[in-house]
Amino acid sequence: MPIATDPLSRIFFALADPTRRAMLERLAAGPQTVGELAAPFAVSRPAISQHLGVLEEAGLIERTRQGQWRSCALRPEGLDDAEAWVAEHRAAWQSRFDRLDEALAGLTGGADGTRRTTRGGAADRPDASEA
Amino acid sequence: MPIATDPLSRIFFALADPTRRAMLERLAAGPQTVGELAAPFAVSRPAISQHLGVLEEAGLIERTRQGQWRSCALRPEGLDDAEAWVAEHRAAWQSRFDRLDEALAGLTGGADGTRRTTRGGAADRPDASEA
DNA sequence: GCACCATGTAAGCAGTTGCTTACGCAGAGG
DNA sequence: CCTCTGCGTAAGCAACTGCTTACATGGTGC
Repeated sequence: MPIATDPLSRIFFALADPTRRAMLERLAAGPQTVGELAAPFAVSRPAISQHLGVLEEAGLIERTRQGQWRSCALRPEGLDDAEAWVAEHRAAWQSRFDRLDEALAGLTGGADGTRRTTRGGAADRPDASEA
Repeated sequence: MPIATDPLSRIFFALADPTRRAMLERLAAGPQTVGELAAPFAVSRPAISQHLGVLEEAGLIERTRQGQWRSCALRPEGLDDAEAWVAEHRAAWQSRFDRLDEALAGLTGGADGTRRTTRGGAADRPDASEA
């Protein structure tokens, strides 16, 4: 992941870490200071700061000064792009396989409802001729 | 991201790369060989192989031998965990802010529909007392 | 002004990624 | 048997991550 990638990559990258996801889940209960947020994790404060930087650059949280403390709050719309991508593609893939299942059921006359049973044998010379 | 993390992290990590997402999108049109899959990308075949390895370890695709060729196909259920996590948390965050908006609207009597306008001033000493 | 608190930043290190080129291995076909 | 094709693996390199330990910055309170 090059340093500056597209927004979607930044979001997925931010989510691809258990610590960062746990921080997001804790923030779901309400805004917290960095210290409160760091408490349950067995890493140093700078590490937390860096994780927060990743989350902030991904647009998933925002940090605001509050006097001596720094409040971290979720930015719910930050997940919009990720959810849109995942939902869209999962639906598309699913419908594709559903259609394939129908086609297979129609061809073989079988009532097999299981998905992806013998798909590998669709062609002895893969030419994408099945789409 | 340590080498072996949890499934969710692997999925998000696999999605956190434009090339890998593009490969998934191309595969949505139907199974393809590695060569076909590599064609539109300006990287070498080994690089494609490695990307496919990441996608396969994340459970997003599966590779099957087909004689001389190797067919790559989507594994739609591979996105299930990711979609569940994103949808669940986005919904939770959103509802949280909706409730907060209601509370703010009720307190100030304003009909302001905009979200997160002056949240930073909720407390001069952040104690998570607003939830 | 000065100590003290909560955080961010800088520097440095081990481990990982992502790309490359070179090579190995299996199947197709003469 | 030999060659060609398709693809994976190995080795090597630049860049990045994630963590650490100092240190700097800015607000609180005496």
